Amino acid sequence: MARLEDVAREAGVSASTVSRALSRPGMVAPATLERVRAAADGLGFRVNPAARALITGRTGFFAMLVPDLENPFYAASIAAAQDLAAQRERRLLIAVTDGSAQREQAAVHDLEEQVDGFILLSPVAGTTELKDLHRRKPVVVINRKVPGLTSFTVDTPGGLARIYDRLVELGHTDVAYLAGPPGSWMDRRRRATLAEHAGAPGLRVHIRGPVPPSFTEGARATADLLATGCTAILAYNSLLALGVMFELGRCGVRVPHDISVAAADDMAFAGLPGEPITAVHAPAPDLGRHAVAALIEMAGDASGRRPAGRTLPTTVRLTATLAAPRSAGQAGPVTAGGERTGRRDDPAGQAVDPR
Amino acid sequence: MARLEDVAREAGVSASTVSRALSRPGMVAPATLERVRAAADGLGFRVNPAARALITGRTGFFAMLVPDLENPFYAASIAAAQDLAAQRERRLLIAVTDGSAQREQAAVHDLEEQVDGFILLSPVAGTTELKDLHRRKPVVVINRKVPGLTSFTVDTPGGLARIYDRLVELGHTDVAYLAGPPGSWMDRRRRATLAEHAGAPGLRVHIRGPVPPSFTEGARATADLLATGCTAILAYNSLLALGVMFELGRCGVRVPHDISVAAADDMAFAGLPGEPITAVHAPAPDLGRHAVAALIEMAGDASGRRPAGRTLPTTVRLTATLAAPRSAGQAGPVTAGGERTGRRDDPAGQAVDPR
DNA sequence: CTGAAAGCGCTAACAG
DNA sequence: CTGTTAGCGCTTTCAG
Repeated sequence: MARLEDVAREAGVSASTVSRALSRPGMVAPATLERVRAAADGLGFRVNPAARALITGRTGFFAMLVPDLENPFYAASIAAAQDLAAQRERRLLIAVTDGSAQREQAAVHDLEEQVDGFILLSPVAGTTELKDLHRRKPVVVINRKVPGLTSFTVDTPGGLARIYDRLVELGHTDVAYLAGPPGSWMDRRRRATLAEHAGAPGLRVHIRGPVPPSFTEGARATADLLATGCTAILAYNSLLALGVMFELGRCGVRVPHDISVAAADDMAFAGLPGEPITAVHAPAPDLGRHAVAALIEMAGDASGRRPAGRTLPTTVRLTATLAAPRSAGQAGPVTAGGERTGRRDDPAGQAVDPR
Repeated sequence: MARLEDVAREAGVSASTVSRALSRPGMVAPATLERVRAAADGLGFRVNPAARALITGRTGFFAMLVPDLENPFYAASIAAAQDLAAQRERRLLIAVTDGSAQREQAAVHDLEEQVDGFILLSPVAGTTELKDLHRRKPVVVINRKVPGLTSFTVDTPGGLARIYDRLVELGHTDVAYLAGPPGSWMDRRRRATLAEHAGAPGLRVHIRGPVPPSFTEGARATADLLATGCTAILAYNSLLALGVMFELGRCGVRVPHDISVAAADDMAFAGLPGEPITAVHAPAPDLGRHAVAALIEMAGDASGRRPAGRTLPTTVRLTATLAAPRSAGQAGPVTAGGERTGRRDDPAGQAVDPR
């Protein structure tokens, strides 16, 4: 393996010049730069990351902790994050936590020495632990707001409210909500949104779950949801909704004729045949990219300045998978609505309070 | 951050002794060992991985390249691999390739300096490139046999053959196969298995696809599959099969009354309500563990000896999602069968020819 | 069994 | 703009 000094000899300069040419091209004369580059290419030189890390104290790795790889929302965030990281010459270390506080903590502990920062997706650790970690390494949080940390979230509650309003408008009186991951910050927010609306006249909200947000659990919970006597089902996320719809199909219950279905993010719905499913669209790839960009900024800036987080706007697609309940006498699907932006009374994409 | 020397001072020994105590406890007197450990714990000492890597040339990282995170087969392999790696004090660097040769190559190139070896899941690179890579770093392949490399595969073709036989037995004459990832070694093997059976009297096999093995693609391909006039559908994997069943349910086609469905691995089926789905069960977590174990063995052994690969046996569960075709006059589901082991004429778990 | 000494390959002052 | 110098924190001979 060629070393810096080999390149230096080949290019007729010193090792420091090669180092500078390769990592800070602006600090070197253009002619020298070219000679160094030619020599490096010729020898197939690649820096030894360990040697660099030893002296700089930075490894070029970020740890990204996710509850679950199969969840398309997370998978999309990861993929986008990894792309941006690769562009900026950083690498992402993915660790799966299964949504368990213990595994999350273990992963943080294991990785702490090896990374320049953490991206935490839907972390379950306490606020105190998270802030504590941030004192040691830069931390960015996705899908949860943690005061004092840079957080990127999506305005799903705003979108959910839109769907909820639509259901009321259509005449539904019994809506079931299938709750997501136990202990999840996002699920609490979604439930809170529903609770706010439960005051509407003659409206009942039946909460079932919580369950891990997977296709299988959606299918398994379906019988329970139907047993509530509801005419519409809202699911914590699209994976659960898909599982519900799968089971409904298997049991011969038709959507939307017999029941309306909607979900809080549409990651699993893209490209499905038939009528598009009513859902709140969340820009998962953007979350991943924002997090990486913020982490790079923090890790580069020794001053401890912390970039502001954001709540990204969601988009609601109201479609014919929502219809009036059969009992309301308005048979047949409703005409598909257009796209609308998330929460109405709250400017989308507003910055998180950077306390 | 405490350094080796701090621990040494605290324990009243030299830095070399601390180093030995921590990485080769057998080389140190028990009393010393204990004192060193106490001191290290007390100071919260953690080795600097960069410094260690600089001198040993080993980073403790393995790269694991996967086509897709959402695929439950891969997700299960990854999770199990990561668990074993963590136990053995190794870390796994997951990189997503999307099944693209270009991204795969880029990932290998990017990671080569940073890892002690590669685990390649369903790689698409040519045999020559793979062997070439193996000359530089230890390589273990999952889900594809590459002559000259340690490969771990599952005997899915054997299981598929069982399902196929069963379909013939039930009187099916038109079977559709939904092919998996374009260019995939596994898909070629599965098709070959079907081709061998297509000779059966009066039997037609309709191949559709290839498509990326996702739920969505399964749903989208369903109309095409039905258009073949088949009475049974086999899918490359369970994600596709699930998508097919979803769409069948949506369109009011009943399984198995109207059509039989089976898949080549059952990762996505576990725990689903209703009749268990006929599928070939593949031990995905074992693949991940085997790969990590083999890689650790290779990376530790400088002699260049290469552990043997294996083909893990599959299990077929024949259930009532397979029934006689309606045209055969045998209405109603068939009694569920028991579990049977994969390929019959081939001892399961046989070693790969270690050429 | 333990200590002293010599770097691993690179970057970051510091002069020039 | 470039070369010289001095390590980063650890492991590993080599003696004792």
